[in-house]
Amino acid sequence: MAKAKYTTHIGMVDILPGEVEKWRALEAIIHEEAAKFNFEEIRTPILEQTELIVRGVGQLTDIVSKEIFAFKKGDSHYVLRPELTAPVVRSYVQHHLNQRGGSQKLYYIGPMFRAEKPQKGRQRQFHQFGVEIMGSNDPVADVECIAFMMRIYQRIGIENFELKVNSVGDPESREAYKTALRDYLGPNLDKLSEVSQKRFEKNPMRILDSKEAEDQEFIKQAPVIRDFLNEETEEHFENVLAYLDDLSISYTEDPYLVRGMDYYTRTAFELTSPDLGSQDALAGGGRYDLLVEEIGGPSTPAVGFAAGMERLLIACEELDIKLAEPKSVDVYFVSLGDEARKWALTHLPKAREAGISTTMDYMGRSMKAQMKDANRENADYAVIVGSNELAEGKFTLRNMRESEEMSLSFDQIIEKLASR
RNA sequence: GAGCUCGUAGCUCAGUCGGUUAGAGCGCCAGGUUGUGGCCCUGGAGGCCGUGGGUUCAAUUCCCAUCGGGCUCCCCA
Repeated sequence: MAKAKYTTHIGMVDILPGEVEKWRALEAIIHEEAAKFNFEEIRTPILEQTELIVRGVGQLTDIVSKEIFAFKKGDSHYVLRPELTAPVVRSYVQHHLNQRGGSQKLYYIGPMFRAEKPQKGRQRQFHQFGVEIMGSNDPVADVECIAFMMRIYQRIGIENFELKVNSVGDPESREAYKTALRDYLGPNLDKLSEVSQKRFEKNPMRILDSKEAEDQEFIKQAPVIRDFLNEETEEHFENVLAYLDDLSISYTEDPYLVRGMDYYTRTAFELTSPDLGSQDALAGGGRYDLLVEEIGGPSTPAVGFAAGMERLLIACEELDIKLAEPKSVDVYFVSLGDEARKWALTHLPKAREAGISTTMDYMGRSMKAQMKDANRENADYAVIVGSNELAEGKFTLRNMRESEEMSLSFDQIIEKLASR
């Protein structure tokens, strides 16, 4: 075999037959559960305006500052979407979905793009599913969102994970907290890691997320945001936690959980798994009460999450969870000679019309090779057609699992297979 | 973007302390069984040893670069 001249770009992968079945099974579960939760699917373009993502996700985030695929054509600035919250909000505003009344419960599945160095559980094109609940600031919305997320993993059978929850505060609480954090960290600023020092002014909360060894002892004793929440936000958070308890969803309160997008307010959560290696986040999300307005829409509270589908599939692999059955076909038509081959070709459609999946040899091979192919294709039955069968109008139906054969007319075969 | 590591057949991997035709298992094709798969036996196809350059009489083997994978950091799904 010649070496492939053209290959996928780095960090972009083909999903091949054998693998695709798992994806379809996963997607089916997501669609089914979304229907049970009364979420409606939304599909938005792969390309968005660069300005939307910069404003929406945040100029200073890693995603925008170094992970974006962007290009210009004419006067338009295009970006391959790195996440879907900002685009969904854009769509909500553009099409005035608030006018549909009530809160909007939306979900999505699709590819995202980030120009990162790939490693296990991290690709440049990857897939997420997620939910956005627009228009409600009720803690019930936060918790339904989390409940949907947990339900997907529960249905698949992934139970080895940790749900971390925090409140990152509203703007008022957050300013008070940032001041307190700077007061606390300031005296030791020179002892912090380089990255943390850089974040001190603009985004001191991200220091809490640091994994640098030298930062750890300071983080351990840092003030906790919860002590700075104003009454309303504290009450919201208490309700979220209480509802989670009511639903028996176990969680860890992590006062130092901070998330990568600028738009989060109040509730923030993250689902991590020890089965994933260093890229251990299965899913993450939170509330973004200011984003709709930021993008030019009416002041609208909202909450959502996004989950990585590749990571979910990696976890399945680690846990030996089989999402899809091996493929099979109901019946394989084995034909001997031109007459029989023509008969097979013209009778395939009749079987298919009766709801039977069927195929035949396309390479004019020997009977043995055809039987071998039927076996490889995991056929339940083979129908063997030769000159004897054509003359008698009775065909050999072989049960490939039991290795038993009987002689039947074509109609009898269809009847038998269709009524299985 | 930084560090480490790996890159031999479709797949999983041996091997060459630089030296004539580069191996195994699985898979693929064919035959053993001219009308019967899965097991077994026999044979066959398939590799410029990731790519480019350098050192050398000679490179798949050593050196450099590059591309791609894995791990870590950063960050996130």
